Amino acid sequence: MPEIAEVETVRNTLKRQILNKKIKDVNILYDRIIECDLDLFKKALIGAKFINIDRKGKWLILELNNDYDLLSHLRMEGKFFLKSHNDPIVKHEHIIITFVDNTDLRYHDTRKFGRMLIVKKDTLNDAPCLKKLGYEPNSTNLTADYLLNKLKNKSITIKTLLLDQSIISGLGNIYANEVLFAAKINPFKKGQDISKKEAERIVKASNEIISKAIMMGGTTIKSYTSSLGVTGMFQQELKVHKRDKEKCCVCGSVIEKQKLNGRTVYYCPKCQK
DNA sequence: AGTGCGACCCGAACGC
DNA sequence: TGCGTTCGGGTCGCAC
Repeated sequence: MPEIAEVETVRNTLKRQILNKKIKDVNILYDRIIECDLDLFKKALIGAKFINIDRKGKWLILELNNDYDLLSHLRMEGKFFLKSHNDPIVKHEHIIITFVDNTDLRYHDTRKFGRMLIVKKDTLNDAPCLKKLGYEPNSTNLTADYLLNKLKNKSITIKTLLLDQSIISGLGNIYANEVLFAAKINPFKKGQDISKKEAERIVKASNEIISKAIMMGGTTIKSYTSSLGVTGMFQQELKVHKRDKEKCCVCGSVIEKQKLNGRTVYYCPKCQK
């Protein structure tokens, strides 16, 4: 389940593998992944080359050497694999981009939740999916005052607010749980009740946790392996996520698991009062 | 406007 | 064992 750290790992891995190779063909085996016009998708890619890969929040921005960029969101289980065009197509490979050297960039997505679209370079910053993103967890723009301003008058819980990409872009369920544990804040606390001191702790914790997770290549839980065999090592660093019924590493209390707005929240009832 | 929830998917885990 | 059911994950769009 890729979060920002995993997406960053995929970005770095793909940059080493697919830049400056001319695209020969594009095959769309499951078209609901593609959010834009299918003809535009193929037209923009065929004959072009990727010249850089950027990232905003959890979106990958694959820049082409023409007027277009390819945006890709892996959602939970999207992965890219580089294979020979002669390799058999396996289950869950949905988009095949073939280069002139007969290698394929294959998009694999068990859940089919991922999304891709082509946007014009000159309107990239107006793309709705990018425009609404808040600051990133390790951005210096993410300050306690910025956060407090976003949380004021919010009656929903801080846990739910941390998942809102328009406030902080890139935190998913795993890191939201970890950030609140590190900041010693109860996940059920309302946004409007967060103090400046608490906001400072959230900013500090998200910065530290995400920086470390990126350094370690992300978290691997369940089926997720980032592209091309690079496996994240951050999982062992998780203090509360998926650790219900285990003892808190700080105080020894039993970690609890609950449902909150349809999402699973893990927390230490003693450390996070 | 703010909030909550179902829908999108399918494999794994669970219950009987 | 084998079946059916539930769960989880990020985001959007709809309903209130």
